[in-house]
Formats: sequence, C-alpha cells, structure tokens
Amino acid sequence: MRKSREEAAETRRRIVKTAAAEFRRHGIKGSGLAELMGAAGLTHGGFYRHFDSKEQLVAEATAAALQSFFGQVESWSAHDVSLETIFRNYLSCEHRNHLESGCPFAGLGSELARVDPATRQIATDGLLKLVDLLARKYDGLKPGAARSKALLAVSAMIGTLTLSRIVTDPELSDTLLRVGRKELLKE
Amino acid sequence: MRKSREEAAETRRRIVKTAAAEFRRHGIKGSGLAELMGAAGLTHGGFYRHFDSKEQLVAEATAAALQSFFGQVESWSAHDVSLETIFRNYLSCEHRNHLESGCPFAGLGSELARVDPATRQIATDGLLKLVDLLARKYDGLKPGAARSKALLAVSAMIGTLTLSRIVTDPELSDTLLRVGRKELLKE
DNA sequence: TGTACATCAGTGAACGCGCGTTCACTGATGTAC
DNA sequence: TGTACATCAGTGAACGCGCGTTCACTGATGTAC
Repeated sequence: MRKSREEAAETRRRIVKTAAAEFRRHGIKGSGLAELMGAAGLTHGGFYRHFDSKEQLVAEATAAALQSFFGQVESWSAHDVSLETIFRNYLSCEHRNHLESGCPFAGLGSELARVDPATRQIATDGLLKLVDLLARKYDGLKPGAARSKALLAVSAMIGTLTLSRIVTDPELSDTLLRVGRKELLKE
Repeated sequence: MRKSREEAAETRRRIVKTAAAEFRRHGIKGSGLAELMGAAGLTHGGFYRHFDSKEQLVAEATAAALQSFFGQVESWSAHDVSLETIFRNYLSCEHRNHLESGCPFAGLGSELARVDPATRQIATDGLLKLVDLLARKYDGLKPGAARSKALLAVSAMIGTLTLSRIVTDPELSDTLLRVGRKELLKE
C-alpha cells in the first residue's frame, strides 16, 4: 500500500487544495476531516500521515486559498492595469456564486477572526499583499494616500461580497455588487 | 418546578439574549446548546420547552442581536446627526474588542451566508434598515445617490471591522480602523 | 545488480467526546368546579 | 373562595451521531549490503 515519495507529496498537495475549496464552501467548522478526505479521494485514517492536526491543515489551506486567489487577481490585472477590472471581477456574480474558489477573506471572514494566531498571521500577510497590489493601481497619488484608498477599497470589496452572499433577495444582491463597483471607481 | 408564564417568558428572553452574545463571541457553529444554556443559568434539557431547534434560536438570536445593535447605533446618532459619529463609534477599538455586543454582520458575516433562509431574511431586513439609517445622514444628495453611498459605507464598515479582528498586528488593526474612519468621511 | 529488511502511505476499525435532541420525572402553576 | 386535577418549566440522564484523533495492519517503496 505504501506510495512513493512523489505520490505522497502529490497526495498532500491534493488534500490541501481540496481543503482550501471545502473550507471556503462549507466553512472551517462546517468541514469535517472525513468528508474532506473523501472529497480528496482518500479515507480519513490517512490524514495524520500528512498533518499534525486539523488546525495545521486550516493554516496550510488558508495559505493555499490565498495563493490561488492572488493568482486570479493577477490574471485579471495582467493585461489591464485599471482598478476597474479588479472591481468588476471581484464584485461579480461569478465570484459571489463560487465560494469554493473565491476570496478567502469574504468566504471565511468571521471564522478567520476566531482561528489560531498562526493562521491569522497567514491571513494578515495575505491582506497586506492584496492592499499593496491595489495601492499600486492608484497612480498619481502619494504612496500613503494610495495605500489608504487601497485599504478602504479592499475592506469595501470584502464587505460587499460577504453581504451579497447573505442577502436573500437576488436583486438586492446584484445591486450590492453593482453599487460597489460604481462607488469604488468614483473615489 | 413549574414556573409562571411571566417567568417562563423571562427565561425565554434570557436564552435569546444570551445566544445573541454567545453566537457573536464564539460563532454559531462554535456555540453548543449546553454551554449556551449554562451561560443563561439553566440546564440544557429545558431548551426544547422554548424552541423547536437550534436553527430557530439562531434566527431569534440574530434578530435580537440586530435589534440591540440598532439601539446602539441610534444612541450614537441621537444627539448628533453627523456620519462622522457613526463611523467613529463603529470603527472603534471598543467595538472591535467587544464581539459579543457588536455588529452581527461583522461578528457572524461568513457564517450568516451559510445559515437557513429564514435567518438570512432577518439579516437582509437588518441590512436594509442599516443602509436606510445611513442614507438619511447623506443629506444634500439625491435619494438614489445617498443610498448608493450608504451601501458602500456599510460594506466598508463591516469589511474593515472584520479585517481588524483577523489581523495579528495590533498596529495594523488600529490603522485599518483609523483609515476607514478617515476615508469614509472623504467621500 | 540482486536480495533482505526497514519504512511508511493509506486503510478501516475504534477511541472518547461533545453535539443536537428526546424523555421520564418533579413539583409549582394554572384551571375547572 | 377552596379543592382537585391538569399542565408544563426546568432537571438530569440518555439517545444516536459525527467529530478529531489513534492504532493495528497491509503491502509497495526505499535502503543497506
């Protein structure tokens, strides 16, 4: 039954990637390890060959989710330096409807405030990276002012997306996204 | 052992109030009914004399948390019609540090996106009320424009407070709140 | 290069625990006469 | 108004279940000679 080192490393990566999606879809507390390992095509018993605890997986999955999310943000802004593109993609129905691959701050926000410091540190680093990424798009401003605007924009994006997922009225949900895109560009 | 109707109603109110605080402090999934009933000074067995399910309590506790939160917002803005007062109080270290009595959208944000529709409807109504409350403070604007600004402000407030609770660096946390207050007034 | 042995990735059963929920019971409250 | 009985708020034990975690086992992989 033993697998090669490469296979084992591949399995580990698959678990982390699956967890990054499952946690965002069902929440951290809402995702059991057995269910999660099943989604990765394994039985739950093997979990502890790869991780010390669920807490450790939460940390690694958060890091993986952030990394994959940044990949998307960078792909949005690769051929188009405008903030508008970022807002349009972040505050889209597409993003709202796909929790599992979306922004971890919006998907896990209130839960992240309650996880262990190691994971919160990973989230903190991710937040700073996201703010920097946006601040660079606010050109023609002093660095401090650009950073301030970027901080507010990031907060508003995360808040708006979170609310758009809570709201029961689909029209209101769309309005939240649309108004967010429009108002953030006005600033 | 039987209690009078008034006492029973009082007990029920106490459970809901306790739940409104416990859910905000530990999250919905993070609050067990036994722990919660204990915090209300009761044993867990009596829970089902008052509620059909935890889900029902979640709905009522969310409504209670929103109501108590609106009471605070209105007390902030009672003798001072300015938006600045609302931003200063909402985006305060005080508010950040007191999950249990604070804004339910910030405290439960990502969890609210996963609860049953009845509770999400309650949250939706609360959000609309909060947006209206702020929109009235944006005077000198057309109603539509005021509402748009209020929507963005509410999203930014909730996003900022959530992030300020995730971040591990206390200085960054304070900066998030300070920048939020400042930038929201600029608009 | 081939052989013998140690390692360990993954399985599936089992652990104790806390979860939401149910229930028999108690005894004060509410109701009917 | 007083008495007899039904109601039911709250208790504490128990339910089945899924949780995170552990473990004996399997057998292919990696290692030592």
